[in-house]
Amino acid sequence: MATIAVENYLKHVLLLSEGGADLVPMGALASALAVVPGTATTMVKALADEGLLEHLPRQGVRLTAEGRRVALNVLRKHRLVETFLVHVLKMDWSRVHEEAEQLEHAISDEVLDRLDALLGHPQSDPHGDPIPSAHGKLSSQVYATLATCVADRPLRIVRVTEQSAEFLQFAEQNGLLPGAALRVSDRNLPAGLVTVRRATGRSLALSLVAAGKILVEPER
Amino acid sequence: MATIAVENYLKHVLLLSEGGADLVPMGALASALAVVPGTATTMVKALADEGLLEHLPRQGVRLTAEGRRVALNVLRKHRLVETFLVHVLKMDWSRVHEEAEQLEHAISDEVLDRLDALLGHPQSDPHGDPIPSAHGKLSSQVYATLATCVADRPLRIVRVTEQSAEFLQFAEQNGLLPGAALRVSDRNLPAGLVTVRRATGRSLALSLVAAGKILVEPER
DNA sequence: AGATTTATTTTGACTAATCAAAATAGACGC
DNA sequence: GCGTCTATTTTGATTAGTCAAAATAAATCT
Ligand SMILES: [Mn+2]
Ligand SMILES: [Mn+2]
Ligand SMILES: [Mn+2]
Ligand SMILES: [Mn+2]
Repeated sequence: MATIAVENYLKHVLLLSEGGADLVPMGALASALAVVPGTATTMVKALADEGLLEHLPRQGVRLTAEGRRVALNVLRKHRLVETFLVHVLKMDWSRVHEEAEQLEHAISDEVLDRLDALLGHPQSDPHGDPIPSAHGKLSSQVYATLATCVADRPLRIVRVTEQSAEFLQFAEQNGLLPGAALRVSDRNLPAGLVTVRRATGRSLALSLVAAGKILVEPER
Repeated sequence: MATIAVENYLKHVLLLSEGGADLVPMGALASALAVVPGTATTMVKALADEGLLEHLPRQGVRLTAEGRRVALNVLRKHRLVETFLVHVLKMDWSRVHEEAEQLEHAISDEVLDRLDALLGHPQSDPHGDPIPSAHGKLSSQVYATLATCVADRPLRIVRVTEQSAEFLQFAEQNGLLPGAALRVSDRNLPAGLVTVRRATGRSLALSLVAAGKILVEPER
């Protein structure tokens, strides 16, 4: 069985290659895992020996088919656990990530399947992150963000790509949840500011960085 | 935070002292944890340095107040998780022990509390094992077993003290579940055999060893 | 091109947990 | 009381994962 550390390395390689990048640089991987670069190098070489990923020295890493399979299983556990914690145990969506970070390594495939059934086979977690299917399919749909979408059109939030409790609490308090309807009423690039108007009529200003974490699709 | 190994050592010291023994011998601890005796000695000395237990060389170990607190918290997680797996996820009672063995180290105190509330603050798990209270109280009620109780009196099963899937499946198939009504119809000590009659009228023979794992109380 | 900066790798050391096998302390038998 | 047996401890190694700091390769700048 893969250890917790191995599962974390593989999951983070998967997450970091989500943006389409073929090779994940060691620096990005090390900082995602909160280890020093040398540690990541050592570990990655061991994982490459195990056939879980490919290591191109000084360039980066890429999952093998087997490594991807393991990573998707862990990610599926993570996101289904988050969904369970929010929908069944009524935990705050800002705190479930930390919890799932541990539980993703502790639940068996059987519990995974039963949670999936209990929750009605959800396709995304409370943050809108897609849940890999039991067969290893992971939606890679690309969405616009509040920083990049066309202005003055009705939108719906589909995903919030940030895990920090602080940001998620802020988002919740301002109704920036998956499913919420809103539009971009103004975008001031020199100032780095995006103003959105919610369906309720309330207006709210966000930095471009914050706006870039809110993924949206055109309403209707 | 206590590591998984530390939590396991403390939990097993607690379980092994359940039978009233003041000192848990190293051999018993080592075999409960499936490690060689030397490993247990090394670990126990480290735990004693941490103030989690007392080690009387060549005699055994005893939990300190702090060690007991940690152990009870882990045991509470274990048994509430088992209850959740059986009552909510409908898993077979013979397989939840293995699962809980991992999950007991992965869930936070907050999830623990929410599970407890969801399940209606149960006092015992699916095997009848008492669940430590949130304040660290653990029922130490002593029960008779099918090997020791008085014969020909109506009884109710309160607990099955065995975790192996094999035994639990056998017990379930023969209706030997907590809550079941039955009586001892015959006990043949020379042969080492106990015969029980269930409320349904069915009779069943058990070895003394097997019968000793079924705890009962007088019916009504 | 040559110098400088930055990312990555290498080296050496450390911690937690474990095992195998040798040493030892007690208990038990007589 | 002395030898034997058994439980426990000690010693020396091993594995997984990590960090600090030095070495190196590659990219970038002048
Ligand atoms: Mn998460
Ligand atoms: Mn999520
Ligand atoms: Mn159990
Ligand atoms: Mn149990």
